[in-house]
Amino acid sequence: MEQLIAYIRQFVELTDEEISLIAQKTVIRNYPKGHFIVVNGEISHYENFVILGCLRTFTLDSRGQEHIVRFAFNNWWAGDLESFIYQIPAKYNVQCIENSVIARISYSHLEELYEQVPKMERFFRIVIQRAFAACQDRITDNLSLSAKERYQSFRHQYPLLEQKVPQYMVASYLGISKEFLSKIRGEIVCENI
Amino acid sequence: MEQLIAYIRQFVELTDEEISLIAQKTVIRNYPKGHFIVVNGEISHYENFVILGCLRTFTLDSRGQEHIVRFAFNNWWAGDLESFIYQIPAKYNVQCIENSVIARISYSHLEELYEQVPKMERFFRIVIQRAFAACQDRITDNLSLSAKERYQSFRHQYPLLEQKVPQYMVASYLGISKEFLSKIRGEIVCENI
DNA sequence: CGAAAATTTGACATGACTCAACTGGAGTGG
DNA sequence: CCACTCCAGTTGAGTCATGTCAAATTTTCG
Repeated sequence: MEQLIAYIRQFVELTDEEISLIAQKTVIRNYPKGHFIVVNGEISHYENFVILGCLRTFTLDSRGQEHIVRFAFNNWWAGDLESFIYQIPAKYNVQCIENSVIARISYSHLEELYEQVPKMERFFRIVIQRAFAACQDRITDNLSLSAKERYQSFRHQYPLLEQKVPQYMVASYLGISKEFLSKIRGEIVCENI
Repeated sequence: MEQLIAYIRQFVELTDEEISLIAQKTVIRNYPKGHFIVVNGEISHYENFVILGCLRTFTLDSRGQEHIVRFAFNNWWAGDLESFIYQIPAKYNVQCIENSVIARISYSHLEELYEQVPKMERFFRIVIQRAFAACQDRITDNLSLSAKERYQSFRHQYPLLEQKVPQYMVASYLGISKEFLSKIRGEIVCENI
């Protein structure tokens, strides 16, 4: 819980009273590897903050193939935002890739929190602004880079993720087949000799 | 200006006093078709709300090709958010595709406004949450759909944009060559006979 | 009307996918 | 400690979607 508070304090100042209000509304939960915290078709009731571990958000397309939209690990948020903010059935699945510790706030608790601690509006505005900017940059990468360049950009941007996440999930995140990613890696190894 | 206020009121309630504070900080400007309101390499000082017209946000890649990250028209925001929030040089260009009317707020005015009218934090939080969710959905489309399906999805989602925006820009937005989009359109016409 | 810009068309090239076979490690159970 | 299985990753052959280039055509607009 201290970790969540410390994270929020990077963006806004909090009094002790505000901290205790946040803590009251927040529940810490442990999930095993493989567990789904959001399931396609069901409404996502929680905003989830990753304290420890690693998760992926993905969809299944019409042919049954998985596409990973994002990963989330330490100090990131995970979930199906669209399902949460509109309280509609989720388009995505969110699953733990590792055993994970999550701090979660329910929809109604968060709305109460916005009223009691208006700074939380500011906090989430800033966090989501940054996430949105990063999301747009990812679109730019997808539009302007080759598969190999995207992979290199990914490695550069998230060196930690590459160790946690199996290769076929990285391929899915980058929008390429696992076989092709394997070939790209082969090429890169050769270049470095 | 009424249009901007009406838009904000969709998300939060405003008193007359708050409206006048917002109006004080906001400047309405007219720009001709072709005008750049953000230029790559320069810091973006304004948050821009499109009252009338149409704009595009794009980058140039290493080979000099344009890639359109987003369009903006009536009641949307336009700009390089990353440049604006961090006050760093812009990665993107933002250009008017039509003669446009923009309401703009400077960085310092907006920060003042957040203090004087905290509801603006809530307003922007909600707007950006929605934009972020839409941005993720676009990534999903890019990962899981073919060029033809993406085009159809685009037409369905933004029927108005197709009329305003030249075809080669639509191709750039979808991440395909203008020639290939032309061929796709040819196919679709045949199918509908 | 004429020039420039946008779109279309066709031939050809290529990046990336599919499918199938193979390799190699990490359990698991006998 | 070995045999077996299972899963992730690799490799290769063939294919397909999409890109590139160049020329022809249509539209836009001064």
